[in-house]
Amino acid sequence: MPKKGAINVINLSSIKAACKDCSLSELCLPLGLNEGDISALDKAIKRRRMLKKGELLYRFGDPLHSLFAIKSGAVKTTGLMEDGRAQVTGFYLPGELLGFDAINADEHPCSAEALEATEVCEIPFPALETLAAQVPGLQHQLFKVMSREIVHEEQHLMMLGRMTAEERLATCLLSFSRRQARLGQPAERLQLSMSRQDIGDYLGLALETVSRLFSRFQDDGLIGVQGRRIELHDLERLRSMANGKGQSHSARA
Amino acid sequence: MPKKGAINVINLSSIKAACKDCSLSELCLPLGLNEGDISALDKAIKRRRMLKKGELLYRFGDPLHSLFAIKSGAVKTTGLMEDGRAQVTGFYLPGELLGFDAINADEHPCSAEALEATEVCEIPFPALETLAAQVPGLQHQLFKVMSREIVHEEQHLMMLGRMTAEERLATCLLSFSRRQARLGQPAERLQLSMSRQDIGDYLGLALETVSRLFSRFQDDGLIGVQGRRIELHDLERLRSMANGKGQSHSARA
DNA sequence: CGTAGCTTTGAGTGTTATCAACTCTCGTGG
DNA sequence: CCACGAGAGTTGATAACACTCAAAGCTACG
Repeated sequence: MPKKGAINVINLSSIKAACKDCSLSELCLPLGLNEGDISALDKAIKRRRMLKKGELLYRFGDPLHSLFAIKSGAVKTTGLMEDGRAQVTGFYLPGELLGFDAINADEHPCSAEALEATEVCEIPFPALETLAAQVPGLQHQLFKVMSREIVHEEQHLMMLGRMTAEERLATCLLSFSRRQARLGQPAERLQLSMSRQDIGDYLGLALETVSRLFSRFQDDGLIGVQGRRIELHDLERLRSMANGKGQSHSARA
Repeated sequence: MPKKGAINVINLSSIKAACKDCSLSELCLPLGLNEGDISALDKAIKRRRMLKKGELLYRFGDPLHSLFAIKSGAVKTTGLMEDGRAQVTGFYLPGELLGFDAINADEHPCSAEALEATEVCEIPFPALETLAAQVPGLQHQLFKVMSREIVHEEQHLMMLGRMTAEERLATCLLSFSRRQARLGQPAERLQLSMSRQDIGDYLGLALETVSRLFSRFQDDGLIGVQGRRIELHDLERLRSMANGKGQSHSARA
């Protein structure tokens, strides 16, 4: 429900993104910018792009042209080892930005694939950088978003290095829940767009382990599982499980 | 051996850092800046700070005041779980910067501890940000350093999620070797400043496993181990081991 | 409605953690 | 100068958590 300009109904052909009309602007790059700065940002954003399920946004080794913001849908980023082992480094949901890891060497060190039909905003990096030098609020917001990415990966490191399989899945489900709630959707009802294999590659587990954990959580009454539709029946117990109070792992003072 | 100003011999009391005279400037923040910009950066840098072994640079929850550059010595950053489990998220050597993870929420999400006597340059973040808006080269360099941190953590994720213990330690040793070579020191001779426990907390392994791996690598003639003094006898074989050609792990096409 | 991919479940194995004891190193003080 | 003690490192025995291999069931799409 846009406040103004609601008259332009059939405007689907407008390929230009318009941050100021976007419901995600409070989560995305424009956060903290004033109206003038946002319209400057709008000019820098190249266009929207639609991805079909399975389509790649970029692949390992591609030169850096743009960063991307998810408008709808979901994307995973995957790093690959020579022998085929895969590590999913992140899942990206609406309002989230990806591609920052490419700035270092001017090329993407991982591949990004749409997990479902996905709409992204493409943000050419050179233009963004130029604009950031002129708009202090934008520079700050960029530092902040990159910092958040670092924090997020540090939490991921803690999961992979020090948590049990059970704790990892509980943490992962809670992360999806929280991010979905932030988008205004119910926190207890998840419609996953990724496979068990993807979740395993994210959590550093075999897909069979992920599947077994879903079954066990369901048997314990913690969640309901129907394929990729997950209901979280007891967020509080999930939280304590994510913090290592699952029962095992003798907690030391 | 500085080119100019070698006359000022007894100048140890000069508490101001001087990037332009620092041998690390080619690895550190000044990289890519011209002389004038570097002296502007010098003015922003608050002071040098000496840390004794075991001393904390900052602790979990501290408000963000500054970022830090390592001038000499070594620092580890550690994230902690409620029950005491620790994940070392990074080791920082001379020329490397830390603290970026604090920008997101204006407080440090982990603690940083000196592993030996360490000298750091303190860079107040608000001043740095202001300067970055005026000096495009500095802004770019900051984006780049933060991006490198993200890439580094993604490689760490791959280690923790998908590598065997053997591959993790080989990768870790090679990382130290490369970074030490970059500092102009021999690539085959490491003097570790961290304990087996620290390495285990970095690699997501028990300290006993790390110790056993050192012994096994030594028995295989790969390395020489005398406590924390490690000699790398066969970098090539270490590299192939780090890439999963250790012998196990049936490599699929 | 058939097929391919995804998911579940089972059985057995193995890598790594845990618990425990012993050794080594090094700094300190008697 | 040497003995002592504390922390760090090594090594061994055992166990557990998660992986691998395998097969069957399910879903969804063409």
